[in-house]
Amino acid sequence: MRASEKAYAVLREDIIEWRLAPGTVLAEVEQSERLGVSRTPVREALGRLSAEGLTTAAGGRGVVVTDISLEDIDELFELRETLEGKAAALAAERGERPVFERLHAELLRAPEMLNDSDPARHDYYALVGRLDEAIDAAICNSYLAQAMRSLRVHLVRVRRLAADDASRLNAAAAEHAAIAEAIALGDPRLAEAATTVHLHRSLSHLKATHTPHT
Amino acid sequence: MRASEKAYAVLREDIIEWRLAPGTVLAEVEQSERLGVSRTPVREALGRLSAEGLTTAAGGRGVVVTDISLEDIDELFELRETLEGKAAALAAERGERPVFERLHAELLRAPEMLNDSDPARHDYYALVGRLDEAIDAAICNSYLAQAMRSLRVHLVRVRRLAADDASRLNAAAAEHAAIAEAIALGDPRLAEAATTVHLHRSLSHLKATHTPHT
DNA sequence: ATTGAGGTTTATGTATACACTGAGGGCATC
DNA sequence: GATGCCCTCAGTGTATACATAAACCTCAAT
Repeated sequence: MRASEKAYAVLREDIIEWRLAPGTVLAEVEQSERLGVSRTPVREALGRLSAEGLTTAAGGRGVVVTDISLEDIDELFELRETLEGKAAALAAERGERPVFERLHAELLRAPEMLNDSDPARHDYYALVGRLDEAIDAAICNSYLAQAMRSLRVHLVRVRRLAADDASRLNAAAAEHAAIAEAIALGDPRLAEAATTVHLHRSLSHLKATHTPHT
Repeated sequence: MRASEKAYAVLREDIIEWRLAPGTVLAEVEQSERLGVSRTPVREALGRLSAEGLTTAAGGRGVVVTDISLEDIDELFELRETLEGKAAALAAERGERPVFERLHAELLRAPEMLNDSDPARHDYYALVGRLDEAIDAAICNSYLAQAMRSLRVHLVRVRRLAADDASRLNAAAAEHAAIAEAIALGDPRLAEAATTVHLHRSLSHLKATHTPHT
């Protein structure tokens, strides 16, 4: 693996997992020593992170981990609703119906998976991930897909602030199933509406269970 | 000015102005000699350009200028309609009405500017730019604003393919005036509709006057 | 003649040395 | 004692040297 990619992966993971708190200054020399690579790949990694918005170049003097607060969450979901709503609608118009029928059936069975313990939860996340991928593939719009990808990074970061309990995951599975079903039916407006509902519920849950980070 | 910023600005300009055709391989040494800086800032510039989507890292061997074709234009406008429609609606909800009333009045007077020759056209573009900025500021959503900024780069590139004649600019000014008016009225749905109309007309004009690049 | 293997070459990937700028602290002066 | 100036230092910005890998060309063998 290239050193710059390693530096990027580690730093990104550290930021997303909140091991590097917002406001932390990432000095090039310091990080290059910590990661065991030279300054050059660290520089490249910091550049990529800044382009993604995970870090911000603080006026020539150091790169700092971007802050993400509750107001950001509202902004984030505002854009997310716009993009994913459109994506769901496009998927309903253009997607291969059998793909989403299968996903729909699998999502309906998800509550069984969630009755078991943590390892099963991983399978559930993988299933939701497959729905995301199927939508990405169905929309046939690389710009929209790219915009959603860059959003998801920030969403993963925010999600770490909330506690995903079993009851919420069950509800989320049902909401995802509704989205998959609407797409399988080829109904753009329904797909968009189902997405809107899901995102509003997610946001409510997120805000309700938000735990201030220590 | 920093060397890396200069390299970035020059390369970006060269790509947008079609002086560097899609598919052109940007070798680091070659570009560093051409731009009179060393490889390091060129590398950084190429990284930023790739993050924006103007170039693509071609599997370890060189960075190539991204292709942009007619199908891309459809995808581009599909996303643009989604984002700018939402942005106009939000601006109508949250914007300072006097700002957009002033812009509306100025846009109504734009046809007078366009009767004159080229230097006046520059003023018109500046006026439209101010409308964009006013919307950006009004939406109070940095993620949405960022998404629109990254889109505009590609749009500028596409726009160079079309010939902006005086009649189209006059029509566009009226469409922009309608958007500003809707926002000033505080009517989100009207603002979104006006934006949709404007973008559809822009796209039609673009496709109609598209000149294959030599 | 065509194909494969190996060497050469040229590009990128990485490390490091040097330059420069901005900040912070200490000292001197008012 | 306070304030202003200078010196030092730390950290980024740039250049360059070196490592490495992939592609192309050549030569030979089938």
